[in-house]
Amino acid sequence: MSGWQPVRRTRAFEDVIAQIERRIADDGLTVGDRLPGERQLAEQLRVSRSSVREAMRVLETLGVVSSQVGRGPDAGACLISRPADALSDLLRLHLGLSNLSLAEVVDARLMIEKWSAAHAAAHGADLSALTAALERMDASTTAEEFVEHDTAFHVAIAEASGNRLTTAMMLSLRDSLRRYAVGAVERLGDTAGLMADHHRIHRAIVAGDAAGAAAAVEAHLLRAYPGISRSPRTEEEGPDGQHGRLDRVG
Amino acid sequence: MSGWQPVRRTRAFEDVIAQIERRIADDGLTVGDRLPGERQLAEQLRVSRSSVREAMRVLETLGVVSSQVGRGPDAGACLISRPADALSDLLRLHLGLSNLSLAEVVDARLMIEKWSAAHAAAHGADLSALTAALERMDASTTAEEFVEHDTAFHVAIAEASGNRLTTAMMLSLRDSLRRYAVGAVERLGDTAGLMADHHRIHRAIVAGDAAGAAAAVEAHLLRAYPGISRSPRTEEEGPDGQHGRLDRVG
DNA sequence: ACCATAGTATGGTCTGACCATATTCCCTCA
DNA sequence: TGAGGGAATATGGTCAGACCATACTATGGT
Repeated sequence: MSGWQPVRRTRAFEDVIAQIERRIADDGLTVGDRLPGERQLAEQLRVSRSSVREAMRVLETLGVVSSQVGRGPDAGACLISRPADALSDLLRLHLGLSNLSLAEVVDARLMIEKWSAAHAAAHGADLSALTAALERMDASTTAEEFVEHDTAFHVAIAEASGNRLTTAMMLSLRDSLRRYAVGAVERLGDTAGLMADHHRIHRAIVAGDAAGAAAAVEAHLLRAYPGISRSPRTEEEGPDGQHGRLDRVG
Repeated sequence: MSGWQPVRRTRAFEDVIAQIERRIADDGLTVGDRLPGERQLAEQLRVSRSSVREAMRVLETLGVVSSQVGRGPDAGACLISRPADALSDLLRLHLGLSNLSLAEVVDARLMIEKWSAAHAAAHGADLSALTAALERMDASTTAEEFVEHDTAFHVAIAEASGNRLTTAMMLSLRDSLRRYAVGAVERLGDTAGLMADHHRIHRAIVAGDAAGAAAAVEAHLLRAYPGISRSPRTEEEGPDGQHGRLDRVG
């Protein structure tokens, strides 16, 4: 009797997760729908409430359920979809374990923001949020205000790309680097250069200039994180790197 | 007495996670180090074992700890770093909730694989794994064998980019699309076209041709997922799209 | 030296209880 | 009749204690 696979019995909470996933698929549950209470779920699935709770912790960590205490229509577990929160936790912990370097995170963010800007320019949908954030940034006086609208600006770019997955990735990457972003702003002293970058990005996107938007984003992020990225110039953009001329577009 | 913030008392398991994170940061814990047992941890942090277990489930979900039962040096909780597993769960659940579309996942994968290939070409490190996978793919006879080495090929590209974060993202995206990849191979009937794509990608990377590698990857994925992506041609690559000529490079 | 067995520490699971919170119900009182 | 205020109740959050399955470790007999 040899040749046994390491059986790895599935744990009770894993079974609970699988059952909930099955219900989502079969019953067509979606965001906003509610799950049975922990006690009821435990009884239905023939497991203890502890196991149900461990499953809920997992689903909550992955950003698909949210629990409210109390009583009434808003109490209990509710299906949500917040992948960005889960990604933020993921990055924070793996950065803390020193199994991801800052350079890797910066490079990934560079990739995503360039892609988002290019796509926003290529098939840009609603750009009003982008313009509004830019105007508010212009009008801001304090550093806190600036950072707030700066975030709104970059989020607007990501959302204009029309991809919720890359948007979530961008949000979490930005979240992980927030502490360094604050330091970068203070280091630069003033925000004139950053503002010029933003206007350059905005002009390229509204002009539908995908390559120019990507290049402007790259220049912007390299200014914000000097010396961290390992990729000052890699793919796209021909051997000349004269993206400055794109400023006049739009 | 007004103006109270909704206090949102931190839950016990959240406190446990925070304490473990603090230990990781302060004591410099890293991958391979072990955590105290659940009972010991509960006693130290003055919480119940249930709360410790819920915290462990969260950390396990995020891919930073792994638990083994039994006794001995290998038993107990051990720090790991497997972000790709966590990302796979994340994608699977959010796809199931219909809050992410297949097109978004395919587009994200296209972004990452193009980026990885371009970076592998630009500062390519060790490309032996890439070449080996390609040769094994050539020699494979069954579809299963082909898919296996196809995966190894794409993983080698991601790893050659030198970024563990984007590699993890690529792995999880690929994992989410695996079922569709199998169908695509069957739909195409033979693998000649895919093999030609692979050789094209390989040649561009070893030649250091970043733009060519990115273009070859794009063509390859568009062949594998026809009609799914929303971005058949966006940024980079000039108005001509004649990447076929790059075949002769290398 | 070897092997079988008891001991023990680990995570996995269950039970049942209690708490804090928030809604719902209903009774009292104006 | 209306409004106010408690009681009932359902929810998640927490805890204590028990038992199981597993896998290493020590012990003792051969």
